[in-house]
Amino acid sequence: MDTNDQGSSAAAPRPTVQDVARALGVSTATVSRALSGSPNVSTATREKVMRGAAQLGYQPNVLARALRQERSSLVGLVVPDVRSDFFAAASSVLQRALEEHGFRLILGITGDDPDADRDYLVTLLQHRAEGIVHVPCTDEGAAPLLGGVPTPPPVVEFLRQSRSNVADTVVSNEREGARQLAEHLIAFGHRRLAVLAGPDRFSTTRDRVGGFVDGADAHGLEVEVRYGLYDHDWTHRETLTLMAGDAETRPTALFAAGNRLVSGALQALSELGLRVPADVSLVGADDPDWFRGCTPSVTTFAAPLEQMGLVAAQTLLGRMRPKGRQPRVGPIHALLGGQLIVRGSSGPPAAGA
Amino acid sequence: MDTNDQGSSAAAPRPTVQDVARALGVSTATVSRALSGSPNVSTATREKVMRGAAQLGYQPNVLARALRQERSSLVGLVVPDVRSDFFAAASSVLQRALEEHGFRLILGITGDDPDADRDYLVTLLQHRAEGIVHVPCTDEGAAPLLGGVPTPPPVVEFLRQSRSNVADTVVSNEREGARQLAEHLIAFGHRRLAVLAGPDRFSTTRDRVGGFVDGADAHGLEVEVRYGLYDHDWTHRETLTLMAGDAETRPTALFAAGNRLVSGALQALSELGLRVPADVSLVGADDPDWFRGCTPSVTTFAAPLEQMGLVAAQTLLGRMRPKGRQPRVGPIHALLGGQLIVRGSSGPPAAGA
DNA sequence: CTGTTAGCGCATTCAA
DNA sequence: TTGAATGCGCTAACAG
Repeated sequence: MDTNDQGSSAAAPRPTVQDVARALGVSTATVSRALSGSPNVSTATREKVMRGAAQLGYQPNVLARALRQERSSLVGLVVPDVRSDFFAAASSVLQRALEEHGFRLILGITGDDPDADRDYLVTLLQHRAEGIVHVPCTDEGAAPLLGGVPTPPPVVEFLRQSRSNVADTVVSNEREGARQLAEHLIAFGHRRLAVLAGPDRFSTTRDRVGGFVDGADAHGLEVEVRYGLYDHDWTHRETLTLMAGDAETRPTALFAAGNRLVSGALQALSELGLRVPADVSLVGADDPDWFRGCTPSVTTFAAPLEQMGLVAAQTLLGRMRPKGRQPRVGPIHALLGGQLIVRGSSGPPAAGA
Repeated sequence: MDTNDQGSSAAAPRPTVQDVARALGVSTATVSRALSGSPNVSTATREKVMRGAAQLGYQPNVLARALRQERSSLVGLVVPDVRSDFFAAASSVLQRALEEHGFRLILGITGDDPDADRDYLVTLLQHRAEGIVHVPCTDEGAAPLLGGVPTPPPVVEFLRQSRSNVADTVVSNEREGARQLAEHLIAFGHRRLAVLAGPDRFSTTRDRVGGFVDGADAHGLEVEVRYGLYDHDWTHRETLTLMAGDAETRPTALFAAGNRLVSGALQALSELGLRVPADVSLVGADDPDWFRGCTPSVTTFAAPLEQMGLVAAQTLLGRMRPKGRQPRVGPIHALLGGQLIVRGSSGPPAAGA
């Protein structure tokens, strides 16, 4: 039917500025100028070059350009996992914002593995990325690695923050959000509270748990906390054991501190025959669409992800393209407030409890 | 507290092979050889170079290397939207597979906008990407663009396929899956079926709708089809109108042909006071974790995303690194079967209907 | 307005 | 085993 010229064909080399120049009888400099929109070219020449380039299927080699200009126009994005709405939403906003300024994103997915994290940061250095958006998965963050390199690119820590106070950070106020969730539950009359959370090596985990415990503490209440993974199956199993007790002693309200945890908890509660919120209230974190589709819909605390993506982009752009003579300002820490969204999954405890 | 040296500092240049060479009193060639693990270097020299490089915080400039070697080690991934589990799951598998072979991913999110799609493909050409994984959002795919360029990189169409038969494709058998869903519902006794689907310019949409209609057709049944968007809110609204009729005429079973559609439909059904599956059965597509957490859990047809990612990676690798003298084989079309997963959201229709 | 030249950082000939 | 020299494709000086 048709020829598939992919792969191992005769390898006709891609045309270069030289080819274009030769074909049109002009110099490479003229071609370069015409293509990059320099004002120092006559309109006639410019059009001729444009046409000639298109004719030959010329595409500038941005590697060569970057090498010459010492600007790669690449921004690195290092995240644990694009499968989570929490990260996915933010990365798409980030991408849009940075592309408007001519940067391309190069993606690294670490799976929260510190080694992978390190590898990606190294790769980004090697690609001469001009900036890095980093969701750290250790308390050190990128600092130890970047410390040894002259003129490292600016880093914005996003969503989570490391403990090394060198990078700019853009995070949401998860602590306050979790406190509000606790208040919300306690106002309904709940007294036996529990939290299911991810690994406590992440700042978000610590903030969520800490805020929730604070909120309970203000009312003299204890909270049962279980750390584990940001994973549906882990939460599923953990909820089964947590709620196995009888109605007089088991928690009457549950905080699943992440959206993957919510789905796991919901599955377990359903299997245990416990009704939400009649038998147990459930509150979550983040706000994927399906929180509204669930029966009951899920009460949660939502960070302003879009806005955070924008702020992160702005912060990074400010470092990458300093306008005027900026007096080299210290780390910027943006803490954005989120929103408590009350839905059907939270309510008063059963009378018997 | 600490100095933030990010951004506009004195701009100490990053060390190059020359710097390393000079510092150690050897030639650049030796440094290059030592760092790239050439066998033609004495062990002593190699170690000396390694240490010296580390000392200076040297990181190879992969742009220069790529320029010289004419191998960028970049693979482009062009997807509509990383927020969907459908795409996110696949991209993380893809990434793992390609990285094992030394490729890095450069990401483009198109939002299903044909212009953005084109822009990314151009960018990838300019970055001399060695291969492209493309989720096309038009029937033409990448063919018209790549046609004008000498030695274009190999392209694998992923998840969806365009109508131009030049690229390799890796897709799941959505048509068969949808047919099975129809059979499943009809076996329960449903006779009034409806489909909510995304835009019909995507092959997946057409396959899902087509397969479902085929399945119904085999039993002499009509299906009400509504095309729209892969979007929670659209489905929410559409379901409200679709199910507004009385119990004798409205559909008794609904196929929401995408996971974002399922959450919208669930929300609407809940608001209408319709119980699933007692009043209406709902089946979906894809299989995000939360399908198991919902009450009721969602019956669906799931594509083997992980496997598809692997196959796509293999296919692309075969084109990028042809082993031996491969006789330039024509387009490969991989069609992978998925799995019908029966859960709680489907059941027999109410007696009255 | 256009052409000539040089060099970004690296890997690779070819000689020694 | 090592060094000197060349060029990947491009843009930025500097001339004309």
